[in-house]
Amino acid sequence: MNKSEQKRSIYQHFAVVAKALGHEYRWELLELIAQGERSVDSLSQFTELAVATVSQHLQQMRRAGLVCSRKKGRFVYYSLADDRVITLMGGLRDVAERNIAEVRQLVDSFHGDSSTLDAVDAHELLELLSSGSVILLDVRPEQEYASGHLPGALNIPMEELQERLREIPEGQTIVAYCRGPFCALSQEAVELLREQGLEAMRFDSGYPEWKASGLPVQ
Amino acid sequence: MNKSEQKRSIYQHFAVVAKALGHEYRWELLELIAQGERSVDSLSQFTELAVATVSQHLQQMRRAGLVCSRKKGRFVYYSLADDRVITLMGGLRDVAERNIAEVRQLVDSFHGDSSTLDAVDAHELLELLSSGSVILLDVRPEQEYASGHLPGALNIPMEELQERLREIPEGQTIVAYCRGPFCALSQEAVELLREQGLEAMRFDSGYPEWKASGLPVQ
DNA sequence: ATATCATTCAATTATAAGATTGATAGCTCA
DNA sequence: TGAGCTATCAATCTTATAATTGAATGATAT
Repeated sequence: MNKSEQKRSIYQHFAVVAKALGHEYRWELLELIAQGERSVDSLSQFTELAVATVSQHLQQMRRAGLVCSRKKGRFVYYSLADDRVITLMGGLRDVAERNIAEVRQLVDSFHGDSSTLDAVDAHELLELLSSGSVILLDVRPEQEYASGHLPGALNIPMEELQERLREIPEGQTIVAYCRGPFCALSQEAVELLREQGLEAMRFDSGYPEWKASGLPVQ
Repeated sequence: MNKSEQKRSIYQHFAVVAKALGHEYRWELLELIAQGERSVDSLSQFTELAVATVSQHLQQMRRAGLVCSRKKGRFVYYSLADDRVITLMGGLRDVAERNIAEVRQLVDSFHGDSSTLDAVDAHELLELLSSGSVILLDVRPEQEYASGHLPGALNIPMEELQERLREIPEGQTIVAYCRGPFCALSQEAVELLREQGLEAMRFDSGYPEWKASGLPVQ
């Protein structure tokens, strides 16, 4: 095999990785897997896709080095191969948002007019936390919180937030976070909290991005 | 459109960007475009692909926000939309190399046993340059050098290197660079220079990566 | 104006990827 | 051991993407 063929073969393999990110369902699956390892069945339920379909998508991502799997009892648990995958997804998102006007609009309208302004990035959140002036609220399901969360975060799943409002210490601004930039949970939380007259804003990404950027987790 | 549909639509668009990186030909085209803007015709000649094929691939990449085009006379010149695209490609390469054993092997055998050891990264190169102890050699075609190169680099295209050896100042180690990590030129150059008894090594990436990481160019 | 040339478009055929279904493998627990 | 379950495989149909060809566009130069 000469240099030119070798190069083509290498690029072919890179293309395999890119193709693995070339389907919307796989982005949704990755968003969930990034919270912690999950079984095929659980992913199938969450995404409302057929088990066989999910299994095939997962295998394609495994071949591409995006996820890895581990068998435990009757279940196969998939997890991210590497935190670099989160970084890669972020890079892709960045290119899409910056270079395609349509995507910018979609993302803007997803985040809504008001809450975009009040989203804090990791740097700002770190400052707020060190000043001790905010409550950090994790609104993901309990299981996802359990498999890893931001240090000092209080967990109240979005579904239970309405009933458990009194568990939140009063008098401090609340910063809510969830699975990532396109998970609607933290946004819903902010809306609910504001309706209650509380001061609230959302973290502009989520647990996976926090972890991938090397910040400490619990 | 509700949140869930919006999210799916956003992920769909991200998938479009990923798909655009999901073909080996497009990686080859990007490697060339990353050196500076190029016409469809010139890209077609270099890659030995039909003009219409190249045109279609380019359009797909334009839709994905990877490249942009500009008409000048009878020619359409394509260039990178953004240096972030280089970063993105690097991230993809990283995931592929780290998580797929087969790719690691391919990349290793591409770079050859000996020259891998003597490849320097951007950081090392910067140190070498500031110590003034090395000659920096750009072995890309003249036109690519002209549209941008590392500061202080001497340009001798690989094709002419054999005949123009005497233009290289003697007594110093030579660091050769080219289009990027999978361009064979700098490696060929190192082999040729070593056969001549000169001390030579290669830069482990290329001009586009240097530029994308924010380092100065001429 | 018209000939020329680079590029794109449009239509066709070939190839590859996705979804669905039913069957199979492998693990648990009775 | 065998019923019951999870996940994967295999086969099929459907859909999407690629390459090729020839025609069309649009700018340039005579």
